[in-house]
Amino acid sequence: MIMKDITPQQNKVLNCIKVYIKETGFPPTRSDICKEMGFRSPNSAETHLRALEKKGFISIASGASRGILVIDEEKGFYEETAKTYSYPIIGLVAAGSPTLASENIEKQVPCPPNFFGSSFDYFLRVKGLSMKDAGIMEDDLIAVQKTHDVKNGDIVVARIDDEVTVKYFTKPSSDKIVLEPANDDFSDIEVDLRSEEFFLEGKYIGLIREN
Amino acid sequence: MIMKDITPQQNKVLNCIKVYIKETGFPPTRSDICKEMGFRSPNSAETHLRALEKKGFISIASGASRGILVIDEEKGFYEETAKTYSYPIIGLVAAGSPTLASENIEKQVPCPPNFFGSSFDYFLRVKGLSMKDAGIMEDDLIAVQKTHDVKNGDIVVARIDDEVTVKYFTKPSSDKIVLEPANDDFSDIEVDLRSEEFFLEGKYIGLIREN
DNA sequence: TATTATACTGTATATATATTCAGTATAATA
DNA sequence: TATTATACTGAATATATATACAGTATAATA
Repeated sequence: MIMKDITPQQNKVLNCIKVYIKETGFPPTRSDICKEMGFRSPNSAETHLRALEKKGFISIASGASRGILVIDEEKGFYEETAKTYSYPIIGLVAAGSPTLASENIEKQVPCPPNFFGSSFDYFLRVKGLSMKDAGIMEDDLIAVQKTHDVKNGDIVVARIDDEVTVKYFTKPSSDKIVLEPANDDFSDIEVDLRSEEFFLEGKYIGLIREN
Repeated sequence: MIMKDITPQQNKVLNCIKVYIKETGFPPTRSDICKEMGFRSPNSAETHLRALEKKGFISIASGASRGILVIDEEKGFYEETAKTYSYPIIGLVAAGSPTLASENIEKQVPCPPNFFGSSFDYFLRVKGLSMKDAGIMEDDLIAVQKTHDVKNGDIVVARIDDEVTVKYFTKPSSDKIVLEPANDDFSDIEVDLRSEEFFLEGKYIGLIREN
């Protein structure tokens, strides 16, 4: 089979499709690819798919949803960065980012990738009781999906300067964000995006409590 | 592990799904299954799928097209790193025992057996907010271990007459048991073992919340 | 006897999804 | 220089699809 040269970006998309299939058992939609790759338009995924089809890396079933078949069966040709089925637990320390750096990883726990419906990237061990009324207690593990796609009312993991926190998210205006606790003993955190550093680590997907 | 007996027809459907995936690279729609099996109604496929899900042979991604994942014991999807079994989810109905009788099984979910440290036997879907302050909210899944080995202060699943409940357990004397909620809006339940029927279904081991 | 699980047909519908169209921008190529 | 491939945003739409609802029928079970 003739395989025309793949571009780095197309390779990323192809790999993202393989990972998605490995994790969920079925191929992604255009929209799923957008989420994984950070695209804003489904047409970005579409054109990549057509390019990959044209070059013989995939075939696309016309009209069918999720009708992507990966042609390349040879292992090792394109590097698989597939995540394992164990997920890291990261301590929610007062300072510092919950990155996947090894010094922050408490341990790895095995878990099915679609355990909470949506895919997720790591577990965060909760400190404090600021989300008590949402049923999130100290030492709970919350499954976090690394994404910037959050809606008002979502529970998010956010970093302000060097402080990491879990709160309800609302964005009342373009340069203001309000982080709301689920506990009357705590106050809202208002972030002025013009003067303060704000980083959205991810979205709360689910919760696990080990007793 | 509970794998209820599959019926011949359900086995045919399961096999047809496996063949479809092998041939096309992605799972079938309800309509595809109809074509393969000769059904005239998509609901025929739907009910078979739900039966297979309930019995733990497949899992179905809600809302997604072609969201069927075959959970195969031999060459299982989750076999790669950790061994995963499927556990039944049982609805916490006001009356009746949370036995593993199939009519009480909501569906089966895959989960590593030592996920909560101790082994457990089933998930119970929580109704009501009587354990709110312990971080146990409505619709949470609690992992339950069938045991009579409980200590004062443990959270237990108990049945009094025909009512199933989740509460803190204390036994102040040999013929008295107190079940204590974690919510000021609810009152303690005192059980006199000389006059009332009391059955300890098991012990609370851990919790899962799907958002 | 009444109830439940199995096994279907048939209709309807909200939404998930593929796919087209109209753009913008950049780099490589002929 | 004009053309083509790559790499995207954003909006619109036809249709593919999951899923609920209303039935019918049979065999097994309590």
